[in-house]
Amino acid sequence: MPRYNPAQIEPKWQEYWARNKTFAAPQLPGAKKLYVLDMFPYPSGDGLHVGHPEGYTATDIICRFERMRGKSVMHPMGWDAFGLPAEQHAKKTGTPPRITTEKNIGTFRRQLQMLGFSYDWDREVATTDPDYFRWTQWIFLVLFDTWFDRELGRGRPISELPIPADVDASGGQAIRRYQDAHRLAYQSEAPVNWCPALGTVLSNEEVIGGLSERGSHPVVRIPLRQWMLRITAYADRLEQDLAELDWSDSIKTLQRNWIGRSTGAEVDFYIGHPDESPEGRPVAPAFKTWRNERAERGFAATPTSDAIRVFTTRPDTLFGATYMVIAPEHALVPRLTRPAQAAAVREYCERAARKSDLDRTELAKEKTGVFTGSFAVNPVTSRPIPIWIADYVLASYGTGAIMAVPAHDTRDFEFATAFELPIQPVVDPGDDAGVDRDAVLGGVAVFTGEGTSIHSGPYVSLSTADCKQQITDDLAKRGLARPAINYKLRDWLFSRQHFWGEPFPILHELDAAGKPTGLVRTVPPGELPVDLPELAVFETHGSPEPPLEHAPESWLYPVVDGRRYKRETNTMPQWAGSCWYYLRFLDPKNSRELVSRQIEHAWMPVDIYIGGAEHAVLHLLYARFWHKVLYDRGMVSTGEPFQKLVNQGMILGEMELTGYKQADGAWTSAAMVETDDDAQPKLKQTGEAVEAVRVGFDQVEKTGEAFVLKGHPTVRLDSRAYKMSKSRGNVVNPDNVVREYGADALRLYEMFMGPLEATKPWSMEGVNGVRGFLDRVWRMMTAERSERAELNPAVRDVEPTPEQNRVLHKTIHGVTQDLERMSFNTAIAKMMEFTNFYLKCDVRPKSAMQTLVLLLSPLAPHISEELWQLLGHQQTLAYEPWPAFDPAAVHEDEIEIPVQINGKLRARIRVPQGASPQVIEHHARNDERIAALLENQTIRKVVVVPGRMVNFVVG
RNA sequence: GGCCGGAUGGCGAAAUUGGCAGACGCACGGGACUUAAAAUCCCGUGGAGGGAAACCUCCGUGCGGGUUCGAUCCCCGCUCCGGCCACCA
Repeated sequence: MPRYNPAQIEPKWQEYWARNKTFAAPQLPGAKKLYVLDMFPYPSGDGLHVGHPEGYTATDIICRFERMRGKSVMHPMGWDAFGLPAEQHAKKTGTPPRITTEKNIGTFRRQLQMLGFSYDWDREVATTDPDYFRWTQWIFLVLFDTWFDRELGRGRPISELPIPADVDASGGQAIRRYQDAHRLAYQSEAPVNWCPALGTVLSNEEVIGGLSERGSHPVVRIPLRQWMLRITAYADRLEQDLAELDWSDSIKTLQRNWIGRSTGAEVDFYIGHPDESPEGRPVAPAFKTWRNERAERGFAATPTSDAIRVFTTRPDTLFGATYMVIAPEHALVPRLTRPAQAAAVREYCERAARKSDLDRTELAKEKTGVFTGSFAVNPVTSRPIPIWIADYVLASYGTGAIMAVPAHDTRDFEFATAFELPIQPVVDPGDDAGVDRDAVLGGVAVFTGEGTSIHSGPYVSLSTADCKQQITDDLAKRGLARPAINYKLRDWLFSRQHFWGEPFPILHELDAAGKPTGLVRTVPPGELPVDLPELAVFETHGSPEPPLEHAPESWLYPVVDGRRYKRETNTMPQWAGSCWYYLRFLDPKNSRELVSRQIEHAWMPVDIYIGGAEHAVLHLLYARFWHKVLYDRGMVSTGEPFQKLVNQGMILGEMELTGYKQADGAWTSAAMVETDDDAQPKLKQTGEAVEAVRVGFDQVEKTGEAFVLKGHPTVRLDSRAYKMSKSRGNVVNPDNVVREYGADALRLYEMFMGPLEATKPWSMEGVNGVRGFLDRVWRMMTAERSERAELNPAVRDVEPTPEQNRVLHKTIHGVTQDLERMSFNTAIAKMMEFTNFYLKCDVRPKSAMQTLVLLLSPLAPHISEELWQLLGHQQTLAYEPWPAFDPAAVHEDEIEIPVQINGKLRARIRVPQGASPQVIEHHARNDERIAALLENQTIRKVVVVPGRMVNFVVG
C-alpha cells in the first residue's frame, strides 16, 4: 500500500535544488523584493531541536509562496558561532574551539538541508570566519570613530567634535583624551558584573537576579577597565522609532520597558546644616561632573559639593520630601559624612560594596541605611532634611540620589517606617482612589497614585499633573530644577574575558617603562582582521584576566612605526556578530566593503524577521543600535533594520501525566483532591506530605473524561506539558522525526500545531496525523499497487464539475489568504478539506490536482515536486505562478442564512444571493417553523443583516 | 510587586474580530476488509434530557456583573496559568 516514501523523494529533490541552485537570490532584486530573515542559530553541540524548524519553516513557506507570486526573494542562513560552550569544551578536552565549532556547524547544516529549506546556501556566513569578523571589527572602528551630537540627535565623525578652547589650549594629549571621552566606544573603570565561576564579566542583561543568565552562578560587582558602547545616547531614538515598526505590541512594550524612559525633573537640594542658615547661600553655577558618561547624556551631572541633584518623576510631592538618600557609591559620601557618623558610614558602604546583586535583591525586603550626619535644604519648604545613605538607591540610575517622599513612595515609606523618619502626606487621594484615605492623610499608609495637592503652600488643591508643571517651572526660574528624562537603559558593557570571540582592533600605547598610558590607537581598517592567536591555554584563574593575556609575545606586543604597543586582550561579546549579519548576507563575498552600497540600498530593510522571543530585548536592541550608528554615518540607507518582526512561540515537550503520592507511598484518592465548584481539582492541604510523581502511560486508564491511575479509579491525574530539557528527557530530535515520518511531515506538523506565536506542546501522534494527510494526498493522485508511482486513473484531463470547481477555488482563496496572514494551521486545514472532498470523487480533474500541488508546495515542497513531476512537468514548481482565484467559481445563487427568535437559532432559510432585507424577512416569516413560533407573538423588532442572519425580537 | 499575554470538547485548536460556537486534526467508539493484527476505508463523537424514528428541548467559550436584538469577541470587577522585568525614584 502506498504510504509514500519520503526517504527516497526528499533527498532527491534536495539534490535537485542544490544542483540547479534553484533558490539563488539575485545580486540585485527585481521590482518587488522580499528579504526574509531567520534569527541565525548558535550551532550547539546538541544539534537542532524541534524549536528551530518552527520559525525556519514559517519563513521558508513565506519565501516559496512569494517566489511563486513573482517576488525577488532573499533568504539566507548562517551561524552565530562565537560563544562560551565551545570554549568550555576546549578547556575540558583540549579541542580548539574552531574545530568544535566547525563540527557543530556541519551538523546544523546537514540538519537544515535535510528539512528542505530554500536558503541560498552560497550566502552562508559564520561570525567566527575571519572574513566575517574582519567587518565586525571594522564596525567597532566606526563606533570608536563616532560621537553623538546631542543638538542634531545623531552620531557624527569624531573629527567633527568641537573641542573646547581650554582643552584645545592644553595640547595633543588633552584633545585625544577629550575625544576618547566622547566616543560611542569608550573605556570605563565603572563597576562591572564579575562572575568568578564563568571567569568573565557580564553585561547587565546577562545577570538575572544577581545570578548569571548562563549557569546561574553568583555575580559580584568589582571595578574593572572595560569597553563600553554608548547605547544610552540612542535611547530616545530606539524608543521613538519603535512606533513605525510592524512588530507586535508585546515586543514593543518589552523594549520600551527595557529602555525605561521616565519623564520628570531634576531638582537641586543645597547642602546645609541646622546650625548654619540656609538663607543667603549663593547659587553655584559651575556644575562639575562626577561621571563622564552621564554628562555626555546631557543631564544628571551632580552640581558642586554645595548641592545634591536628584531625579524625580513626582516633583509635585516636593513638600512631602522629608529626607534624602544617596547611594553608597555616591561621590559625595565622604564629604557629607560627619565625624560622628564616619565609622558607621564606612562600615555600611564597605558592606554594600561586598554584596553581590543577589544579596541586595534578596535583602530587598528589609531596608537598610545609615545617617550621614548632614542635612540638605528642601527648596520649597526651606527646611533642613537629613541625608541618609542606603543601598535601595542605585548609583547607576538617575543621579544616584533621591528625595524621599515616604507618604507617596512605597520604598521611601518602608525606609521611613524602619528608621522612624517623618511622613508628610501632600497628595489627597480623594474618596474613590481605592485606598484608605484617612490612613494616607494620617501618614500611616502610602499612596502612590495621582490626586490633589495638600500641605503644599501655594500649590494646594492643584491636580498632580498641574502641580508637577508649576513647581518645576517655579524652581526652574530660581535655577534649582529643570525638566529631565531618564532611562533605565545603561551603556552596553562590550568586553568579555573570553578567548573565543572577536579581538578588538585596538592597541594600547605604552610608556617608556612599558606601562599603558591610557591612550590607544586603532588598527587601520586595511590591516583587519585582527585574528586570534594560536593558544593552548584556556584556563581562567578566578580573576578577571582574559585568556589572551597568555598569547605569544609577537601577537601581544606588536611594533608599529617603531613603537611597541600592547594589544587589547578582551574580546567582544557574542552579540557583536549578530548585530549586523543581515547586512553581510546581502554581499557575503565582498572583500572591499562590508556591503556594497547599491546592493544594500536595493535589499534593505529586512521585510520579515522571525525568531524566538528570548531575543526580544537584547539582540534586537543591540542590532537596532548598531544599525542606527551605521545609518548616521551614511553606511546604510534605512533607519531601522527589521521592518516586520514575528516571534514564534515555544514548543513544549509531550503532555505528561502527574499523580500524587503521600509520604507513606499511597496514592492520594479523589477524596484528597479538593474541587472547588468551578476550577481545577487541587490538592487539599491536609498537613500530610504529598509528592507529585510522573506517571507512565502504561499506568494510565481513561474513564469517561478523566485520566486515572490504573487500579485506582478514584485517583485523578493532572496533565501538563513542560519545556523541553535534557534533564527532563522530553527533548524531541528532528533527525528521528524525519527518519520516521519525513521532512514534509515534520514541517507540516510544526505549522499545524497551532498559531505560530503560541506556546504549544509536541505530540508524535499529531505528526502521524499530518503524515496521514500527506499519504492521502499521495493516494489521491497516484495509482495504488504499482511498483513505480503512476498517475491514479481517477486523475483525468477533464473540466471540473461546478461543485469541484467551487471547492477548488474556495481552497485557493482560503490558502492564499491564510498564507498572507501567516495562519499556516488553517491553511493546512483547508487543504485537508479539499483532499477529503476530492478523495470521494471518482473523477479528479488533473487541473485541480495540479493546483493543489502548487498550493501545498510552500509547506511540503518535496512531495509537491514529486507529484508535480508525476503530473507531467519537467521543471521545478518553485517558480510556477501561484494559482489564481476566480470569484465567479465560488458564486452561489442561493445562500443559507440562520433565523433567530430572541437570539436563539430556530431555523435556516435559503434565499437568493444578494437578497434585500425585505425579501429575506419575507422568506423568514414564511418558513414553516418560524411562522408557527411567531404565531400569537408580538414582534417588537426585526433585525436583518443581509447575507448573515435574521433575528425576530418577540415577547 | 509592576508590565505583557492567555483561559473554548478527553487533547491541539477554528470561528475572515459583534451574527449558525467547536472547521481541521489527534484520541476514542462502532462497522468494513483480513485467518488475525497492522495499515486502509466508512460512520459516530461538547454535555444533559426526551423520542420507535427523521428529530426536538435545555445547558455550554475560566468566574461575577454590564452594554446590545444578539457577546468566545466590547466594558467593569475577580480567579487561575504562562512570560518578561523586578528597590529604576
